[in-house]
Amino acid sequence: MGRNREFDDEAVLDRASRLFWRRGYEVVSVQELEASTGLGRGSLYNAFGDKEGLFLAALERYVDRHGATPFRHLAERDVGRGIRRMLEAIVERMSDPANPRGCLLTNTSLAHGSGSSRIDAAVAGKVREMEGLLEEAIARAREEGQIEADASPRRLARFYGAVAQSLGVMHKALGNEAGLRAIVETAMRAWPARKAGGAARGSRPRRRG
Amino acid sequence: MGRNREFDDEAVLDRASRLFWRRGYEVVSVQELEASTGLGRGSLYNAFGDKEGLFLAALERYVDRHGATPFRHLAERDVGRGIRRMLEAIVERMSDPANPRGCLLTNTSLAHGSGSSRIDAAVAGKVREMEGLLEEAIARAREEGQIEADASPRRLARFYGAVAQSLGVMHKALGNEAGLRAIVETAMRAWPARKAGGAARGSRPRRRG
DNA sequence: CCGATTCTTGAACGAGCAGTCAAGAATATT
DNA sequence: AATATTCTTGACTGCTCGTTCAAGAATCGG
Repeated sequence: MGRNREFDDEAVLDRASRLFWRRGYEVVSVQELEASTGLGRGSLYNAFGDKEGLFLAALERYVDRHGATPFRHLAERDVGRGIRRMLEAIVERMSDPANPRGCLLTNTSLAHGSGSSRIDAAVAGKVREMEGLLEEAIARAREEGQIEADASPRRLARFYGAVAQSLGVMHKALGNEAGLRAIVETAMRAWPARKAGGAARGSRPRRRG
Repeated sequence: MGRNREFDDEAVLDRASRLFWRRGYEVVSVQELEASTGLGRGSLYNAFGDKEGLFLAALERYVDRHGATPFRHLAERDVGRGIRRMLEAIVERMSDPANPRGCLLTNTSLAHGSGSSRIDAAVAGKVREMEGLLEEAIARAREEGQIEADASPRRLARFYGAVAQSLGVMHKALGNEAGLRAIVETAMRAWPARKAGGAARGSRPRRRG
């Protein structure tokens, strides 16, 4: 019963998240959101409650569409290679001039005066989630003997999580992506790969068939 | 000729920079600046032109008082140790709960909608300056044989600059400083120290006298 | 001690903000 | 088709923002 929505929620959230991504939660005005999404004020407030609610929904959408994708590489057999791929995927995404600079999660967590603890909590949760994925993958690497036995998955996860974040930071701050690859390259020097002497299973994996 | 100022410029800039540091340029209102500095509106505008001018002055003050100090460790004989000390000094400063979170430079460069190209330019200049100090020190390390001959000072400077920035990011984003030391520890694994085999001058420097 | 100059005070201004609300339009049930 | 419900539209509210400005207070040169 009742009138049907004339817009597609996900399309609206895509537009909104792009806007938040490019300009930040505080700075984006509801007027801009109207213009960007094509919706009227009432529709926005009816569908998402308020500006904060719209942002939280847009954040979810962003993570699904952009934020989480590089982390898929962590499923690779060789975790060290997977992390490298992950970082390179981030760099690649940054190099696309069609995308706003930086990362919406990082940008938001650093923007002062979001003031909203709901937003802070949501962002922190997402970031922790990603770090959890890293830690899992690294723990697997250790179990499989890919890295030194005394390496700490948590430490490494924190480090590579920080590197991933700092890629967005550096890109947004300095603008050039030339240095980003240097960061990735150098960061991978810290990967405690076990020397090839052990010939652990999983080195040089060949696809069957 | 004319009435004398009743306030100390530097003290005012200290207060203002702390406020900007804690809450960010966009979010801080002139009303807050009045309350924090104790100055009236007219005094602020008379002394610094406008909000942007006040921020730029406060930024200079911040760099002199807080931002630049950890980089003094780069003057150490052993540059690798100096970089480690620098990063540890940053962590230490972050661990002081009396200080606002993060780094004013990084925070500002990431804040969306500063909108002012003057602010962006000032911040980018400062950041580049710090990276320049890093590169200089690393180049010296290479000349003195402290690191591998084929190491790239620029690459390494970018990396450790990124690490320094990401410390502020992680601290502001996650809040705990437990992980910060893990980041420093792991980042130093990427330092291409030359193996002790060469016994290069400068290794284990003893103070004379 | 007077007048020129600089600083301080606090009220006022216009603009932009997030959010509200009443009225009209579209849909589903009866 | 009548009615209840939901969505859309756009004007409106109260508020805060950065900035301006006139008038008073303090200081210095003559």
